[in-house]
Amino acid sequence: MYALVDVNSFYAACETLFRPDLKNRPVIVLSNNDGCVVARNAQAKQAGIARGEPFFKIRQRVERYGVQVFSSNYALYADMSARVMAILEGFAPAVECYSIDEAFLDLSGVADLHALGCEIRRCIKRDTGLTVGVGIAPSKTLAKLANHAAKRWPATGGVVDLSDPVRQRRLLAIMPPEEVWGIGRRLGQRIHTMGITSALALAQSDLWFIRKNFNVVLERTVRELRGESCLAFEEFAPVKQEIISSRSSAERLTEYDPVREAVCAWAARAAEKLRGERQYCRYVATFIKNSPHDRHQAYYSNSAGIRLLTPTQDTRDITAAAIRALDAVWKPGPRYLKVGVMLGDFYSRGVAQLNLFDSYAPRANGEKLMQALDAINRQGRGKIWFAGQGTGERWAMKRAFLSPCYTTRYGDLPVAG
DNA sequence: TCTGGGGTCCTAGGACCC
DNA sequence: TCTGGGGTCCTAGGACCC
Repeated sequence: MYALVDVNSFYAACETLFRPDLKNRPVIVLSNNDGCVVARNAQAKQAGIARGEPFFKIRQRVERYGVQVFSSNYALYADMSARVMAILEGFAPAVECYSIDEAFLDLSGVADLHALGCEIRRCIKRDTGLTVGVGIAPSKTLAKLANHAAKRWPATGGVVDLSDPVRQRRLLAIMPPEEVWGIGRRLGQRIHTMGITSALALAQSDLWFIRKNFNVVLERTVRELRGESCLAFEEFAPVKQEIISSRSSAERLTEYDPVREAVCAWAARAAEKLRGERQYCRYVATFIKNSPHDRHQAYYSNSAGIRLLTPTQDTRDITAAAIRALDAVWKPGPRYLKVGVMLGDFYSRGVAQLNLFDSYAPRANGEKLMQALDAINRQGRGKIWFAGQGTGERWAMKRAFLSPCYTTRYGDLPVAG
């Protein structure tokens, strides 16, 4: 039996935690570069603001309804997430942190599932101020659906236990297929055109038919809806297969130098993440693009990859390769908006034997240097950086509505009284 | 003027091999 | 009129998730 616990309007809720003056006011949180809406509280949803809407399109509504706007404050959300996860660890022998605001709990052997769900809710509210929904079911997909129901119908008290097959069927019957986890817009449309209009109808579809007309992924979803657990519980995060660091910039970049600075910055960040995973990579790619929405310019998006002969985790090797890749795709003209670096082809260790033809030979004391660098930057990101990154002024992202880091920076501690 | 970032998995198709 | 069959590896693209 699984529980899915997830925080209601997580980013928006974090922002209001330390702002009691915002009680009952609409609040939204924007994506990086203040691009579009990624989170809304209940009042903002009532004001008709949709998730994913570009900010510039809703400016009028924001003013009319007095919506409080925030830029993404990832330091705050990550810290609040860690607090929620720590509480959940106390409730189950195994917890899978599925995303920043949700986790699956293994509830095997628990007698009173509904009571446990209520207790989880109560404790998280008491210790963090955040409200969670709890969905309980014999498969992850059903637990997701139960969680969805817990949020949608307040009468449930925020906890829905679907261990009873009769209740499963009752909920499935009133849910459209596109509300099911793993079914997005495209699949939802195709499923509807086949005359399947409820999650229950989908669950009762012939498996062979689904596999033939769709794929094995949807077949698994159908099995999960029937209560057959097909998705593994992953207490320990599997090893990453790729790492991407990229960002849009507030200013459009038309010169080579600032683009190169951004490439250096994202290469360094990606290398830092790679070392955090204790991995070495053999593939480094750089991509650059202008805005696909620019009406005065053709869309230009290009990437190039470099394959190294020796796996590395040294920022200097990765930066050098990323710049070589940049030079393969750089052309003057486009007003560049987004620059990024991707790492792939991971190994759990570097190759001890030096390849005769490799220009990226391991450097003397490189590991120790990187360790020192990471140790310094763990005390606060950006304390030490490579000169190639520049100061960041030219490629920084827009964050006009950033809140204080209430819980992670002494200078930003909220004042009481 | 202004539209996010970071991932995963699956499939189709081409290159190549015997 | 009339294509061999079976396999692997790689990449691009599509779909999904939060």
